[in-house]
Amino acid sequence: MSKPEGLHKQAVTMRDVAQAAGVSQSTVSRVLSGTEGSILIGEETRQRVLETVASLGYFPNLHAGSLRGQKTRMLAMMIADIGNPFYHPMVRAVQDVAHEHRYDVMIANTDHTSVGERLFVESVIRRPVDGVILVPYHMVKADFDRLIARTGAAVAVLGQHIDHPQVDTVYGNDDQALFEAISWLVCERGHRRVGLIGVTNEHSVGVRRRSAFVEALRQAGLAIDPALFTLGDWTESSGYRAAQQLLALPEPPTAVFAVNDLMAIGAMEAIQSAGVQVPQQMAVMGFDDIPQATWVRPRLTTVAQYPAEMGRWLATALFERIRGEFDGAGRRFEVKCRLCQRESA
Amino acid sequence: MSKPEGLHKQAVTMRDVAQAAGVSQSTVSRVLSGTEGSILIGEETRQRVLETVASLGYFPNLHAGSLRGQKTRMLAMMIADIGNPFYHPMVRAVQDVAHEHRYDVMIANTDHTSVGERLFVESVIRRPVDGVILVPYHMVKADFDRLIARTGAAVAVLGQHIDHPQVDTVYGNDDQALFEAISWLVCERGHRRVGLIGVTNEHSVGVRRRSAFVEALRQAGLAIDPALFTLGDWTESSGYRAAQQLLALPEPPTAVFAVNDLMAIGAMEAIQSAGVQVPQQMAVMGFDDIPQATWVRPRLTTVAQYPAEMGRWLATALFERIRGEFDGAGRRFEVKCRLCQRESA
DNA sequence: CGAATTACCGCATACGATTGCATGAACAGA
DNA sequence: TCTGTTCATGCAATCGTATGCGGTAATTCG
Repeated sequence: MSKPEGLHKQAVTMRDVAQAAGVSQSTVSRVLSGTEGSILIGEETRQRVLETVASLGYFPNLHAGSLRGQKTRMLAMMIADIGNPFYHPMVRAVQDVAHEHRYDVMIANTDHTSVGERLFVESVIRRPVDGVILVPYHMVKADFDRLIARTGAAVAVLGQHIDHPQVDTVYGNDDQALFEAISWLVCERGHRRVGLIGVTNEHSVGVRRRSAFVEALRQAGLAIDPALFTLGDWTESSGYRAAQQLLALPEPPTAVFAVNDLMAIGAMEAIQSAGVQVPQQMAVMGFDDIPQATWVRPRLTTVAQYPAEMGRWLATALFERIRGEFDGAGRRFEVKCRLCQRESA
Repeated sequence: MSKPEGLHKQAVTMRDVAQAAGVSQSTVSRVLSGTEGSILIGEETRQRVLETVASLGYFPNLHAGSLRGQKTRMLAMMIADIGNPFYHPMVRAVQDVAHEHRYDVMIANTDHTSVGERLFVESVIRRPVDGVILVPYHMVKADFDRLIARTGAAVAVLGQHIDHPQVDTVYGNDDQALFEAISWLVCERGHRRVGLIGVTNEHSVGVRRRSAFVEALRQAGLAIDPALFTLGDWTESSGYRAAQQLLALPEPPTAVFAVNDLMAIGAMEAIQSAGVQVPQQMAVMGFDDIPQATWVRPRLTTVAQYPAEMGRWLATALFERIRGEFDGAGRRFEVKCRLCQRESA
């Protein structure tokens, strides 16, 4: 208590290197940052400093640079749930690109809640980073403005509904893909009663997918039966419960569409447990095409998104802004979804 | 270029709050850190400061505190591959505990490589954090010493082979569980030829599991056939290839054990593709009990580990050290593995 | 040989927040 | 009225690094 002492004693600082090499601290800094052109350092001195750095095992402290307003060498990523396999290829792609630039990545889960998203933004305000990758479900333009104004970070977003002049966006044509998938289900496959396992309207994506679903049925001239609309929360177990609900109906559907694969897999589990054959008695269709979609039997018919490609694009766009190679208006990049016809529908 | 300007202009600092409230910056600090007892702040002043903080929307800058040697409010986590479902419950548990303490979590993948692990340690030296969670495959005692000496961070490790006085360790009795699982396979199930899908001996865990496997066969009085030992790299596709190798043998095994579920699932895929029935013609067994083990058909017989419990324990132990509630010798916590008999063996 | 460059390098400051110490006011007791 | 005490607040140093500016030695040129 007498000395502050700090939690993190840094063994060797730039000052130590300077002292050991018999130069000033600023010289060490200039040798290491290597700002060529402006200030020159004698070759002899440079060598001596570099040797001292190596022998002492010195590493620069990134906290100091962050405080000075330099680069933080850090990215923050906001996703709904690291447990959902859909995010893995995206997270991996972001981490890999970041790693190539010698950046670290901080990851936070929101569990699809708006309070989770708000906490994330505050956490980035508290600890500014160079770049932010978001998969938002609730944030509105004001939130993006606040984030950018308060941190100065580059921002890249996954989602269809974001439209902000300074953020780059990658999105899939998932509404249209969903529309086509349902149309295929009713027109080609002749299903007249299709159940939906959706999510609450709090999620903008939930609203959009529901509308696309309804529109597809309408265009096919089918009646809309509210009993066929069930709600899940993106998890496997919620899909299981929703399917049980549909099975218990007086007149159950002949096909079920879930707005993500996790719920579709849960639904299939429930349907098979009830002794109902998939797809003969009840077809099942998902969305995302997670790797596990081909692990289940029957293999899941679904709509593929390409999270790895999306993640790579997001991170690359971010670094172009961070490195100052681009600072124009927000760019948009569409990744086309694709129907994967497999065995479950 | 004329002004340094910095990359991250901080909109509102403590100085701004102080100015707006008509007090000194240190007073604002004292109001916010709320060091009760030692220093008193007048109630009137305190209220005025708090109101100003709220109206300006001020948040403290964590980089500054980190530099001063205060808490960084950040954890670093090193895992092999975020794409492996085994890690998800663990990562989620760590994130959840961290979130309760208002901490952020940085996550890095090593892909089981030693260079990846070394880079992670260096990255933590560069940007010290309060706590580090490791799932190492290569690190030795000297690396832990270096990490602790250079950062002063609390360290918690998952794995059986770590023994360091200052790090807390959680481990499963996986060698023994594996031994029992194989014994069950050969004694109860009567398999005389069991193939192994293992990993290279570079991974300490690979060595251990291989030994346990061999020992089980030996005690059952079975001959050791080197042709039955194949190598994978923990991924599904490598399991697929390894199984193809076993199938191509003049005398293929009647059972296959993979040292993780991902490879077991890949193996099952290959076996079924070859038209061989699981488990009638060839049994398959995995290790980990990832959620997806029950998604495949037949459901995978495997040995369960409890990554969520492990993650929770690791993070909790870490915070006990960070908060100074514990600073004794390294603690050890064993999580018992359990054989999950399902349909594939 | 003296002056003007040029090439190197150090000093001092700033980033934002914490904290030991000093200072000032108010107040009580003598 | 003077001194001592308590309470509330301000001043300034500090963490590690980057950088504008000023200073010194070496070199060149007239």
